[in-house]
Amino acid sequence: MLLKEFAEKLGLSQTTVSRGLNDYPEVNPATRQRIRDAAAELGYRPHASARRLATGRAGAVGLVLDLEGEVHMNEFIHGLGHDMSEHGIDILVSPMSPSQDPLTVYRRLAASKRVDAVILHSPTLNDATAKLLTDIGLPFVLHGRTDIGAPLAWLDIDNEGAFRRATEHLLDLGHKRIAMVNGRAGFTFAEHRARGYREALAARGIAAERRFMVHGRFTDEIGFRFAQGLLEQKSPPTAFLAGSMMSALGVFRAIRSAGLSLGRDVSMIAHDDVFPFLNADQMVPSMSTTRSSIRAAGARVAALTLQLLAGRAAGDIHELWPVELVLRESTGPAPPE
Amino acid sequence: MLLKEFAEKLGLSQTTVSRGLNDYPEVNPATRQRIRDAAAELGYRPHASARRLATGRAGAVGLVLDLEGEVHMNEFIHGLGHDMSEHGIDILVSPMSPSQDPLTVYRRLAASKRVDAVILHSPTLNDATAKLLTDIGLPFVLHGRTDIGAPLAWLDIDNEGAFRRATEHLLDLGHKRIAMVNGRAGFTFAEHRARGYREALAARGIAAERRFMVHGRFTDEIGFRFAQGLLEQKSPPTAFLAGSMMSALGVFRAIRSAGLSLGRDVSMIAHDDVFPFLNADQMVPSMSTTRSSIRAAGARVAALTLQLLAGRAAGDIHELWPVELVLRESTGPAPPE
DNA sequence: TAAAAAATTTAAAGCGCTTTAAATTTTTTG
DNA sequence: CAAAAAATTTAAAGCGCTTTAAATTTTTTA
Repeated sequence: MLLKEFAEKLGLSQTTVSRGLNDYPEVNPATRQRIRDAAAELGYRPHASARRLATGRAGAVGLVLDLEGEVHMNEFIHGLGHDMSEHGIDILVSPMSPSQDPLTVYRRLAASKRVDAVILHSPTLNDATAKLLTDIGLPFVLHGRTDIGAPLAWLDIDNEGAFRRATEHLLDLGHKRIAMVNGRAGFTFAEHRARGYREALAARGIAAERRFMVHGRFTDEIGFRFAQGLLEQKSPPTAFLAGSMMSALGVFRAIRSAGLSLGRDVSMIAHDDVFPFLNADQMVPSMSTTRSSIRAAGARVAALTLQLLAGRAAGDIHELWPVELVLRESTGPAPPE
Repeated sequence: MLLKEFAEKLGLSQTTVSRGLNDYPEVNPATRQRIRDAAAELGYRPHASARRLATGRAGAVGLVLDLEGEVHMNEFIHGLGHDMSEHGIDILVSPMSPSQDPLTVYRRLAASKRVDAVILHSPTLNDATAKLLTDIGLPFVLHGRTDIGAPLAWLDIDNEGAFRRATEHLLDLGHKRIAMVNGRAGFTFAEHRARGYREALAARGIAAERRFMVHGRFTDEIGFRFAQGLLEQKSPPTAFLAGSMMSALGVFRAIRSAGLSLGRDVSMIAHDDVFPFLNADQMVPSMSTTRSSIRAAGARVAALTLQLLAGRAAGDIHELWPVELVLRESTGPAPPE
């Protein structure tokens, strides 16, 4: 049904009906209620494209998925959902193959005015996309952090603090050789995690060995190969930090296949983004984790994006979330040498 | 930049420019090229909402995510991406919490004309959403199958055949007690899998025991608990079918913690949707699987959706994909009683 | 109770495209 | 080379809303 017909049914002008539905103050409360009720009953909803053309707002935010095989995004998107749908904002997802140029995708989104803002994730330390968006003036909220010398809206978790604390805890348990499965090099979160790890070691006078860190995607396989390789060496690590539960599964597998016991011979702390299909608490042995819900982050990013669209200055929007260290059975004292 | 300004720059009317960009035949080829070049150079793209209003097409397809914690969707969405972006069709994702009513979401999408079609996934045997979409005339392509007594477009994998073959193979290896971690009851794929499993057993005169099947989400935890419970019983299963690699990880864990060896004491065949972060081939022992790439399915569903939008009859669109049975180390002869 | 003020409603313009109908230019035909 | 036909371009209408500016109705004031 179109506004014209709907308004005629109500015996009102299109103007009043439109205003009634859009919270204009000059509509008589009784009239507004009548309009609301009728809209609900007849299922009238304004034609989205017409509304968008008239208002000049796209009523949508973009999410460009430029990393393949990213288990995390699913949870993040679910986090975004509630607030966005509540405010009638669509989520436009643009999956990209790694061969495509993300900048082109963003330029198109901006040129055709398909989104009012975008949500950017997994930035690098000096992120080209963030720079582009700033240049072309497309508002965005960053999940993560980057330094491009301009104020921008972001929400991040304290990756550095999390990995510093995790490393410190392992050191406290007497571990001296601690290996780490990190994320892909260059990405801010991975660099921050590396920094936390290195600083914790340095504070105890331990040099970070090159062989003890691997960078890559968070797959079971990379965790397995890295850990397996190290456990075969002369002085193997007695503890592992895993960047995600996926990597942790691989490391765990390598520990077992080396005939070692997790939590006794080798310790591990994994970063847990809280996936519903992989529960650190239910594993055997249960997994010690640095924990931060990526879904909760998504939910908050949605709220911040709405604030940004409502006019809040990007430079005012910063949130750094602390990360919990949850100790379970996978961590124990370092075995005697 | 708007069409008006862009057309003026070219010294052409808005009509000709619009036609030039939209492949109208009456535009002089030389003119068309000039328009194309200028658009690329100046980055002109038509205002999406204006275009949509004028054409009456939304230029978008909807994807309502009504299952939480669905690892599969991520891959599926990446599959959709290529063809959709190639054709300038947006993917509109509506994550839903389980408390919401999916029908309301679909009704709204339809009423506000925000999408030209939707992609439906994980239908039940007699799916209410498919019925609604048929009733309100919103075109859709189903990933999976349902029977609502109306022709509809679908792409599905041969779940029944896959699980029949997997079960038969285990029977051939001498297994008599085969347990199965199935998906949530009521969903077509899970019912089809159960049927394939039961029929294979029945064909050998083996009664399907109730205790040998569990229905639920594909989490590590459910697989673990189910397998652990069974392995403690008097006559435990000697083989498992796992509905996903996630469930398989849980079953695997239970097998190990029972002190058993996968591939020798207990066999397993898992269904592999081909996640990039969990590789059946790289596991130790490597996992025998029924394999079908969910990303490939997504890619094909995108193509079919475009065909549907181009006017192909829904009733003509059916694809049933065979599923590979890939035998690796996790399957072996049944141990002697 | 008439005039002024406030509240409410409406007509019409405009958002930026596409597309119909008309105009113009170019090519072909006799 | 003029007329007819074909090719190409253009002016203007319209897509379904929102919103400005104007009109009408209701309430308040004197």
